[in-house]
Amino acid sequence: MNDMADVRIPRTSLHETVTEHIREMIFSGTLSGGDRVPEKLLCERLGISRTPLREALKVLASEGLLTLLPNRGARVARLTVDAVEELFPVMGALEALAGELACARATDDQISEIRAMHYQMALYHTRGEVQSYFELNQRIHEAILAAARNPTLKTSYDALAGRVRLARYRANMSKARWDQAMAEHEEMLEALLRRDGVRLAEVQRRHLDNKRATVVAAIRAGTADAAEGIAYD
Amino acid sequence: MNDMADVRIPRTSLHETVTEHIREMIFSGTLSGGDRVPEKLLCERLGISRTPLREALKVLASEGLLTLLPNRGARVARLTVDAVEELFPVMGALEALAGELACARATDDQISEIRAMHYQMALYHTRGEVQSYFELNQRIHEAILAAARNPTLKTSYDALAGRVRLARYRANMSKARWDQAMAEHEEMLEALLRRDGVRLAEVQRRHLDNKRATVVAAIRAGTADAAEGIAYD
DNA sequence: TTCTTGCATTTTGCATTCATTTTTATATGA
DNA sequence: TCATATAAAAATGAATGCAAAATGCAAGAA
Repeated sequence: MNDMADVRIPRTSLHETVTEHIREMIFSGTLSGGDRVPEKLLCERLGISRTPLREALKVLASEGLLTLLPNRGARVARLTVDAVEELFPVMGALEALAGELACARATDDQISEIRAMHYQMALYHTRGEVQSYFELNQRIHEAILAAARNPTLKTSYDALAGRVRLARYRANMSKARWDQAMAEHEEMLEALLRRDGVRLAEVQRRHLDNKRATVVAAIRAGTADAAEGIAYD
Repeated sequence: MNDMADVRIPRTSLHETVTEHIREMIFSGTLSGGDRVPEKLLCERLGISRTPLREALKVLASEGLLTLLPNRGARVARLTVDAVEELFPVMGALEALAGELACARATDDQISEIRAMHYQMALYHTRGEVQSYFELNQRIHEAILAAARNPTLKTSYDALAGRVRLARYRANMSKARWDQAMAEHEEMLEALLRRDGVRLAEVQRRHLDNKRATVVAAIRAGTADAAEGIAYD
């Protein structure tokens, strides 16, 4: 009865916990690249049997985070330039919709909060504090998505955004690109304050397209092997 | 380096086959409603053990086709009116993007084929042949998605469309609505022939929004229990 | 050397088994 | 009669076992 090592999380099934855990391992880079995902090793590390682990692998594969090769196990999916070129237009369409819905449905408080975050982010921009900038940038996009009040939209978007995170590109964009991104955010805030959904949607699409270019450049520059890697899979 | 053609023998794992099989059972209505999915029964019927079945259930749940209740098994997800209201705007955004991309990237042959299907569909419309109309309607939407040449977009769209199929609404739209849908298709073809992506996107969004209204009405009218059902789950 | 080829080891796919929880049936008392 | 408690049955969650496939390695041939 008194099992001290009972670390189970109540009311969630093990496979779900494991799914989340491995997802985090992928995002954090503990698992990366096109590394194999050895079942036995992970089982020992997580202290579970293979059954729930394998269930988790199937789910992650259906999300596009892993690639399953029959009888050869799972590999962490690699994000090719081609995949990025496909992903960002879709994400752009979804963010555009989010912007449109947010303009129509956000509460004044939500807009105020986004404005506050924006100015804070602008401050980080002028100070050149990249890390803090990115954090707030992330939070603003999330806030717009939340203001859209469409969980399905959020889920779809998050799935795609998760796949983009596979790139693990260094966020070393040029000063010019950073200034441009900040300018786009100015436009976005302006449109949101006027609740001009059409305009916000347009800016969002443009913003995402520029981000696409940045990510593609980063992949091409930083890890050229990403493109090659998949050729052998 | 021996550069022989990479002709891999296509192999499929059992869990994958099972996933597809159950998916079809859901779409065909063999499994429907919020029905429980008894593992034992399905195992016997498919002649497999519980392990691959359960892997399939996890995947289908992550697609939103099933709902997993810890220790209480899986149920076929029910589509509420609220969910439909969420799904269609997202599908609209994706179809709009598909239209935009199709205008930019479709080959002349692809456009010709879509035009041909359109006229065939128009014929079915005037003749009042509903079933044939729907089939071609489906194929046209698929053709536009294909012409967009973005597999990620198609995958995302299909996932959402799959969830909509859960509604299993009777396609008994009014004559007025049918005429309207046909008129929208006329507009779509026109835009596509002119390769006017902005216009096509706009029509697609409108088209999907009208379809949303139709589906919501069908759910409300036909099976009002769909809305109630989920309240007890 | 470098490339095969056969064999041992490892890993994966699936079935089976064990443990825990939920559900159903039954009994008991107010 | 109804409600509650309790026991039996069923179903689910997770671990283990076993067969098949893949991987690694070493010995031998070109």
